[in-house]
Amino acid sequence: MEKAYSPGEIETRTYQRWESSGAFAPSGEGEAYCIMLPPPNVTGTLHMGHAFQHTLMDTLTRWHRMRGYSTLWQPGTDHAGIATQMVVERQLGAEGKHRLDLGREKFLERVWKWKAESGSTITRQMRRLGTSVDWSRDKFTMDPELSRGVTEVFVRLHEEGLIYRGKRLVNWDPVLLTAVSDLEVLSEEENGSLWHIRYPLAQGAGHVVVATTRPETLLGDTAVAVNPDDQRYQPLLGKQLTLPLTGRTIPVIADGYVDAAFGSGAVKITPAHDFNDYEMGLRHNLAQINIFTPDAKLNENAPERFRGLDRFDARKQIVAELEAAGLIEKIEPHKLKVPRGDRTGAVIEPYLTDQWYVKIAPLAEPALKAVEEGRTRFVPENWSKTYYEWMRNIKDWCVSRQLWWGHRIPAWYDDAGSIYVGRDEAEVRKKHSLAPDLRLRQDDDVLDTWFSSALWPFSTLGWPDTTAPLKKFYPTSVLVTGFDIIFFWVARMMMMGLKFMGDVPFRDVYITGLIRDENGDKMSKAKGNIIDPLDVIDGISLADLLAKRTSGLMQPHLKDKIDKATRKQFPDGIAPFGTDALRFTFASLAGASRDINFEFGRVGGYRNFCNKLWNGARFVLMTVEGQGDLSGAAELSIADRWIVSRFAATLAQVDSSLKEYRFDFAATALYEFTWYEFCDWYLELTKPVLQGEATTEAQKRGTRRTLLTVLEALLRALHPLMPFITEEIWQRVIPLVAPLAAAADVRATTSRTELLMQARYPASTDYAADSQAEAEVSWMKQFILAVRQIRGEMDIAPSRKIPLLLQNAGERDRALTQKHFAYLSRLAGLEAITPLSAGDAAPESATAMLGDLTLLVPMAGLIDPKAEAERLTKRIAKNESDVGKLKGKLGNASFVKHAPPDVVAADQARLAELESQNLSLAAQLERVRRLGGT
RNA sequence: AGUCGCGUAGCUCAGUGGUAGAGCACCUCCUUGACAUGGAGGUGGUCGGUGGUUCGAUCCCACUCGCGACUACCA
Repeated sequence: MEKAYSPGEIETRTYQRWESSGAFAPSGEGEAYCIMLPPPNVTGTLHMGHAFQHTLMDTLTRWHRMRGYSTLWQPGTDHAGIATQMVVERQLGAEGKHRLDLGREKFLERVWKWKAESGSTITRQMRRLGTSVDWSRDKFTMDPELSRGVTEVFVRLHEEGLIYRGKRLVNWDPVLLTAVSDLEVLSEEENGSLWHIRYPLAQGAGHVVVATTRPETLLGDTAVAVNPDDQRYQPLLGKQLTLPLTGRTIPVIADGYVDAAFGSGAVKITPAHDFNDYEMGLRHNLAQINIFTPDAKLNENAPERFRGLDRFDARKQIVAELEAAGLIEKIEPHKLKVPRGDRTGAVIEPYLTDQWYVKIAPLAEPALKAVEEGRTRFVPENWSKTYYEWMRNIKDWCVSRQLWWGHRIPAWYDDAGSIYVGRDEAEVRKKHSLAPDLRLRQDDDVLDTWFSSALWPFSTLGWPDTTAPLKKFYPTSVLVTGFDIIFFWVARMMMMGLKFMGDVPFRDVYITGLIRDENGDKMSKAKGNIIDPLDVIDGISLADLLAKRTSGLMQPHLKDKIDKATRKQFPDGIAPFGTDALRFTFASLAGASRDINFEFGRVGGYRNFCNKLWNGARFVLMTVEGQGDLSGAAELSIADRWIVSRFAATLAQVDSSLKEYRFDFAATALYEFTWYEFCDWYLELTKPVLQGEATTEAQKRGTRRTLLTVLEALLRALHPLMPFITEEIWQRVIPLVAPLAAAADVRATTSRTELLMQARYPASTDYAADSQAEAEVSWMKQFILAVRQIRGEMDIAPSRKIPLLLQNAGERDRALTQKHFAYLSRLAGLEAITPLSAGDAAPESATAMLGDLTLLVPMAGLIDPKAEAERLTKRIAKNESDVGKLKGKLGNASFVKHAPPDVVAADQARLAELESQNLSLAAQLERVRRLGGT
């Protein structure tokens, strides 16, 4: 093995081997375990959020697969209607063409062509992460069989009256020229104005002042509303006003919605261009005057001189004319929330159109109940509140989009305007007994992308057919996703799953946090702080990173700032850390689903961890290889028994952690076992056995076997988190383990498999807990640490072997010292350990205390008395402080009376020990001081 | 306005009703035969503030300050 672990080449080679083996597909007769990959957009590239979530899903998948579950991780991509159409339209734009020039059919051909060529970037990138999805089942939301499911759902919902077509106000994107759902509108606070406009009374003198943020919609006003209790306006109720610039007259009406305290207390009502006004218009039978064209220019309902003006230009002109007419009372600066399309950023216009809607209440109710009853569980639990909140206030879902790329709505119109819904035209004709020569035209619109996403948990498994995978894997086990799509996706899958499968789509929903940069800022192109997970894996030069971050900026003026910040943070670019280090970082930060600030120091730490594991394995292989048959009689040392016992505890911890989705606990348990117990202590403890002249062949064999089998099982235990390095090492280790499989005391329960991912996950119960070994090794560790502390603080060279004297050694201390002399002397760098008898005179020494036992390191030639005096003073001060606290506690009668007896007893024992230690330490300090002449 | 969350070492984060933890950074010593991506030792925190419950609060409760996210509304 090479001296250092280098991930690059190993990772690609290993992944190819995995994928071609077919081992990602479900196998075995075990219980089903299934995760649906949230299908990334075909237009997408892998970002940190994906990498994070995919790591967790892969960990769960590999863990269950190794535990014998029949495991499916279902991959696929989403056609991403708007996003994809925009990509291709932009391409066309660059060629000076528009989709309308091509026509629907040619345009769609173009999109499919694009998809075939560039649509799989993200799935290629996923492979670098080691994702063990079943690629043979890869799906796309517009695959024919999935599209069939979409049509089926639409038709069935329509038959039940749960899908209807209606003319009402929708969120209209005037750039995309399509309706969008409430969720696709993002409202941000922006600076605007509040215009106070005088509407003159139609008869007599006087006027009413209305306050508005959108003066241009004045042209569509059909009333002015005031609060019915507003005394100021009582006399005006029912009176007519002259609507400026139009000459129309409109009534003053009363409605409880109006807040008398806001603005002037009078509101202009534009039913065709505001959601609240629309509702009020319905209540009062007001006319709806649409004043905009689909691209938000004024239409024929506006006075001639305004027609064709863009809404923002119209605003200027209208305000100017009002001002000229003396109708503007004042203009105040005003902050308001401006609704913008999440794709285009265009200001969304409430717009009257015919659209298809899903009647949501009957679907939401069972979905709400399923979570309330615990049939689907949110992890962490508090996200269920967010879910409830939304589900209880949910409104009908506008599912039609005026786009070309997507699932075309299965509805047909005849020339008379009648609507027929069916699976296809033939079915429609048959169902409605339409004359063969009746002309039918299919609806031009497509469905919201999320409509098909909502079916993902069963459409990918073959629905509407009752397939074997559908029966086996639905409901799926867990959905791993971000809180940002609880509404978009999770809730809708719940509704559709319950409706069409009669059961929830997943048992658990694990909600992850967001990956942010190291300052806690959201990663974005404009901030120039995006980190590409592949750059963390493979590394990237500063020049390439700069190019990546500063090219194609929407706001080019940010370039210098980004350039500077990037140079500062990555003066040498990004070093390659490897996939396993990145994955382990994600896992170790995936706790209670809070946002994660991505820190490179952490990745570096786990890169080092990979190297540690690599070198630990190197040691084991060097120790075991070429040592002949290991299956003969073997005797286990205390260290062998100890490491096995610790491994059992670690596995138990990993098991309970992963069951609760506490990836951080699992990662920490394995990290600590691997580094602190296996490498730091166990490997060192094997050296006296393996290199000692007094040890027997059986003892050496016992240790070699333990080294090998624990390492092999440790690789299995780590594999779900760091699949590449473990596979690489395991392939070298397993040939040595295989011959031992028959030996009774061998704990490797691996069946012979080609790949580590097919091996069995080690179970805690396979390994013997050994309290005696734990107690003795724990004593040894304290002993050794105490000596090392003296050595460290006194700067005694590691190569220097020193003598050690024991004072006040009890039976057990003497016995253990003798029994484990080989370990103690090696790990603490001792040449001899000599217990003193009660009367023996001790030389001047540095001291450490281990309970009642005192360790003495003779100072002669080694230790400066002054330094030792300082060290002792520090220890005593620390002890004194603890003694003070304990005395205070135990002196409190209430504490002694009320606290549990074992807590009181423990404190009393601790106090006694500290006081006795301090007595010895104080005496020692006196002697050292005299020696130092101070 | 409503809902949820966060405030613990210089930084990023775990954690617990009974002696405060990790990684990174920092200081000292060490190239010893797995590993300098390393080893040994060490420095560093009145756990945001105030009050309450309790024998005991960093943890539970109330209030408060600061930060964040989401939902709704804002004419």
